[in-house]
Amino acid sequence: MSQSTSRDAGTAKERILNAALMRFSCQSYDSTSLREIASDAMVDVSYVHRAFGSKIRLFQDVLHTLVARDGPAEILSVPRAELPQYLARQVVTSSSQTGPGRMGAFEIAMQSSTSPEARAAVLHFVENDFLEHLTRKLGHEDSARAVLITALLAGVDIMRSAVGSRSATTLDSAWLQDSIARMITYAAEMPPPPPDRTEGIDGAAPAEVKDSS
Amino acid sequence: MSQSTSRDAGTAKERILNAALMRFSCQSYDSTSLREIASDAMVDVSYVHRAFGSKIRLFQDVLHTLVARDGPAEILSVPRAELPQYLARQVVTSSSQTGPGRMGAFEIAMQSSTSPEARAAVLHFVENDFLEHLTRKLGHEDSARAVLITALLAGVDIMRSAVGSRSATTLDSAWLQDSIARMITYAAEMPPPPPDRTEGIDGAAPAEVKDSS
DNA sequence: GATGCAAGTCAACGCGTGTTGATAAGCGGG
DNA sequence: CCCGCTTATCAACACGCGTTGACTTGCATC
Repeated sequence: MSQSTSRDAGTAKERILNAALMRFSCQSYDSTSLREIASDAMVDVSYVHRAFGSKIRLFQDVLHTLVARDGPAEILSVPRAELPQYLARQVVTSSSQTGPGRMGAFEIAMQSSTSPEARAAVLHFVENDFLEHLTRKLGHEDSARAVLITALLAGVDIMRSAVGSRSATTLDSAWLQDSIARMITYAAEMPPPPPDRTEGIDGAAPAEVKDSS
Repeated sequence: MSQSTSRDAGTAKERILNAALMRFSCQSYDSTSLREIASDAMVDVSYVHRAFGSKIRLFQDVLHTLVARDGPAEILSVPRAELPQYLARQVVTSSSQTGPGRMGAFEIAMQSSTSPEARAAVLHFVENDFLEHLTRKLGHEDSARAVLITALLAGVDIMRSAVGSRSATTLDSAWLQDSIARMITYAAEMPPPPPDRTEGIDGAAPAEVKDSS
């Protein structure tokens, strides 16, 4: 006999990486301790640190491992017409089961989206590993509508997984998936934004905002 | 004269509450320390704890203060037809300025959505103080489409405020606001979900959410 | 003036965290 | 036999956290 329940399967580094993947996919970076991960992988705390350099580097490794495994390949291989249904199915099914489904990296990024130390890694993933591929897949010049879609996916994931809202988790899965797919389609067909104007949210107020109320 | 720059304005408890409001609206519960808040309010760490009982109770007080101030009143007073534009404007402008705009409580809840200690409070707010009012305002029997809208708002907030994605923050504000409003309208007009056998059809809300302690 | 009570501060405790130095076990090659 | 390497463990450090007890200040009341 060689492998059982993935607790004592493979080498220690693999077990650690797997345990970290599990933890980070349902807890935030902040609230996940190396001792938790070490306990899951049945190794000492110091080794999980020694083997990966630091906690943040372990987090980055997990993220980057998942991206390399099923990241751009899958999202690029699905036909454009089926993309909304595909994305909707991923986000609905992933946040409904214990282990990380597909969308694993996306879930992990969302769980740790408010953890300051993990912010850089999360930001890099969202920008370079998700938004960019999604924008390309949509065939758009700009990432504006990909942002809308990503925001919707992020919100659904947060609502169901992090907040754990009963109203969100007890929804009929098929209806939810279909509704999200429709919204994605609707967002993808949204008229494009005005081309130029680097407009941001930094300190300087634009001072030109419609305020009617 | 009594108030200057809000650092030393009002009584100590007010300053603490205000400082906590600022911090919690742009940081997570976990990564916000009482010492930070105390420093902002220019009081000792022990007093911010003494004056509010505990950290989580301070968080709850902040949330509940914001709800009482501009919570259901505003979302209920806006005409139903203008609701999409209203919500879109709130979430776009709120995450675009330093201090908490309107939607303050919503932002705070999202920032701490993945903090385990604040989970109960966040869940309570989302379910009982946001989803319920939104569902009523939409005139729906079920909260399904309100969940979709809330997820979209949550995702936009997370993307811009927590993740800080450049692609999201540099979008044209007017276009973003209009696009979100359209998606909200689209979600609100979505066909309703199939009636769930585990859910009461009567107007009575579930209203059963575990509270802290 | 003495008393009581709220407002506020100081130092410190206990705890959990990520991290590190010293050290031992397994093992392949000179 | 001994060396050198990776793998892994133990104990402990330094730090920041929420929290608490003892204490001081201010102010009103008797």
